[in-house]
Amino acid sequence: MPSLELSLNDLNAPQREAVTHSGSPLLIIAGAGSGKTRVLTYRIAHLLEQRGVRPGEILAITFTNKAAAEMKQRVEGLLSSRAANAMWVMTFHSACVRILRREGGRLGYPSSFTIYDSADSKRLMQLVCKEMDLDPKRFPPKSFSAQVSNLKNELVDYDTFGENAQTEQEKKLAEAYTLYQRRLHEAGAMDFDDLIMLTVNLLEMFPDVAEYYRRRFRHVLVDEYQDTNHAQYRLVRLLVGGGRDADPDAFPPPELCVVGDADQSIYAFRGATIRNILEFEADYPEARTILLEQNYRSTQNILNAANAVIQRNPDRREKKLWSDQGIGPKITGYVADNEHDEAAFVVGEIDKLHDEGEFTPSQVAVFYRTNAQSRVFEDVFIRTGLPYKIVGGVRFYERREIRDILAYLRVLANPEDTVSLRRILNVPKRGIGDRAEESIELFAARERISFAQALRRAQDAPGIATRSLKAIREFTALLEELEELAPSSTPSEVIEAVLQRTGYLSELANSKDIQDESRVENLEEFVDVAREFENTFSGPLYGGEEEDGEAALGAEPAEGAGGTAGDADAAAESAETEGEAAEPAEPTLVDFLEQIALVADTDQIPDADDTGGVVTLMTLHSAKGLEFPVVFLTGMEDGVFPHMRTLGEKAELEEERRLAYVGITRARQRLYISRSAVRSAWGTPSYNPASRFLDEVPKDLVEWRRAESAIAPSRPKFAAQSRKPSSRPTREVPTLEVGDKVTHDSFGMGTVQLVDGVGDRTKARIDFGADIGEKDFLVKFAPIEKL
DNA sequence: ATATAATGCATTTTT
DNA sequence: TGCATTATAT
Repeated sequence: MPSLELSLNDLNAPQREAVTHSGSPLLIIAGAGSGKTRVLTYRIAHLLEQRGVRPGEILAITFTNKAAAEMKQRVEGLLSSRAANAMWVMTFHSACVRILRREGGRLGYPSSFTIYDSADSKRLMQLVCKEMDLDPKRFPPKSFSAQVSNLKNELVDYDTFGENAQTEQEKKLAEAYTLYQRRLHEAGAMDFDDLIMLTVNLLEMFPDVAEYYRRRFRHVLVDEYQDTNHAQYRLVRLLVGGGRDADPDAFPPPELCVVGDADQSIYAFRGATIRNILEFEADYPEARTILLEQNYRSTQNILNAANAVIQRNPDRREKKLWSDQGIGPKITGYVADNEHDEAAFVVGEIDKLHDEGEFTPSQVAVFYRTNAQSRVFEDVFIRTGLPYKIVGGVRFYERREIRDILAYLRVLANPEDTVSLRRILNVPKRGIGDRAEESIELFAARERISFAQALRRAQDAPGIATRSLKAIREFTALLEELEELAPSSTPSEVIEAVLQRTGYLSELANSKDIQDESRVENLEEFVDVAREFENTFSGPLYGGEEEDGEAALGAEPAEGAGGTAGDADAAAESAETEGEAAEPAEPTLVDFLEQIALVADTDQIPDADDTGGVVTLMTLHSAKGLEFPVVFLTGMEDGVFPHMRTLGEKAELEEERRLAYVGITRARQRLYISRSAVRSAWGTPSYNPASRFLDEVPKDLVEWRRAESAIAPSRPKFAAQSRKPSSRPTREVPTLEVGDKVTHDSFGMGTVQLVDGVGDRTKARIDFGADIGEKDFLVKFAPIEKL
């Protein structure tokens, strides 16, 4: 019998403290590889076994499904009884969906609301902008969509934003936001950001709902707290009864425990606010903070490099990772002439490591800053026959054929889902063109009815062609036919019916485009995914209503009738749920769609050993949370990493540095860092200087296998000369920084205001004083000299 | 209504 | 440079 007391011994002192701390909010600052998941899972196990907490009283929030699954599994492994089912261990979004399915009616949403992913919401925004007759040049729908997303993350509703709108841009955006939100609501749909924002709204508008969840979840744990955005921050506050507005007479507040590492915050561009973790102690004055600095992953050399780099970021809580894994070998550096050469070096090293029996390819990962960089590696890997797997890129559920079928399923589950309905209107081709679609849209607007309703009354639409009308009739008949069979079928049966009866499959089968062959295969896989879902389905994600009914509200939960015996704790969850767990619940289309919307590609990121001798390639962002015995950090060039677009902004450059920190700390034993002197970007070659992050790694930690390129030895102008000899006067290209004084041949003396771009494309803005003003130059060509 | 040419655009992306 | 989306001719 696994005793937790005993297992507390495999924790170090601060870890143990983090596990056993009680009575006030807790912030665990967990450096990379410091056993964060271990601490979280032990803490949960400790709550259950030592502090008498019932599983149903625990809410553990993660950002990814993978993290949630892992946590759940590891908690179960620690427990003597299998009691984890009643816990909510899930992502922010899943938890919100569960709440909203239950309570969304109060906001006017059906409990079977559709979840729009970012592609759907972009599409809807496009429709909205078209409806508003906006010039897509001046008001790009894509940008509007992104801005609305940001506003929602900041919990700014359209009214508030509209009131404060000043510029024309803002006013149009406010209008689009309003209309977009109305369209979503009419379609019974929520986008990803709504899931959080609307849950916050719900808890704020209905104190009884908030209190219900506060009574129910006595323990709230949040993983990766540095990645929370404002909305998620507010959500957590509401769940634990946000400090100041808390009612002092009320029941004691739930206990909050958050885990994170500000140095690993790499998602600010998506709204994550580092301030949430930095200000935790201010937000929760009673809070206790525990620092985990012992790293169980990497050698000391690797950690020293990581520490040195991250130390360059200002205003950081000092934290020094250390390891007892030994110093380890030095980091290997390599400067390639071009990106092919760089890839060849990587392949050569992997082969060598393999031949020497040190590491297998599956223990190796290659990281890069942008997806586009994967191409060269792919080329070279294929040519050399080294098996690889790319993580990321076009995902399964983003493929056109999958999205098409998905749209059918969504319309069947929610006929008012306009975006999906319009997607499939003419897919496969059935002669309903833009003209027909527009006249239906117009008709719907005039009659103030939904698109779906207008479609069914197409004969009343003014100016519609008879030919189109006939096609629409057939289409609605087809939908009705499918609607009829859907409720009594499993998701996989519905998919097959859609594939057959719409003629989608036969269209692909008759096509001679080779791409369509793989489309058919993908659809077959999709059916398999659905079958798999049906077989592993263990009850509705959101509960067949009231898994947590009054039991959690009332004093004592009724003992679960026939539920999980020997586990009274689970009763809170299982008591009222009809036929869950014991009798397998029938998975509905809504369940299936939710799974797909929320649980993207589960097989995206490979587990440590299931890659079967395959090298893993991915962006640095995807690498977060993973570890590999051997890591190649490639493209270490200013302009690539740090990315060009970040060079001007201090905050963004700091985020790039954190990304470098994340990359370095993924490596267990061997770390390679490489750069290329020349890299072709969009056809034209560019000469990039070494990444500043390379300079930030102490010299003695790196052994350079090749320290300089034969092509562009530190001064790009040689390379430029050889290509266009006449265009370059014999003048040094100055290295400029903001504040430098320079002279220009015709404008005279000036001060550098801004430096942007990299290598040959470095631009500088120089202020020559009141008479001349500011001018922009391409440093490479401008006749300027540094003083 | 659809196949083709032309244009424009190009970090990162847990959900 | 290559892709994805839009304008154009049939």
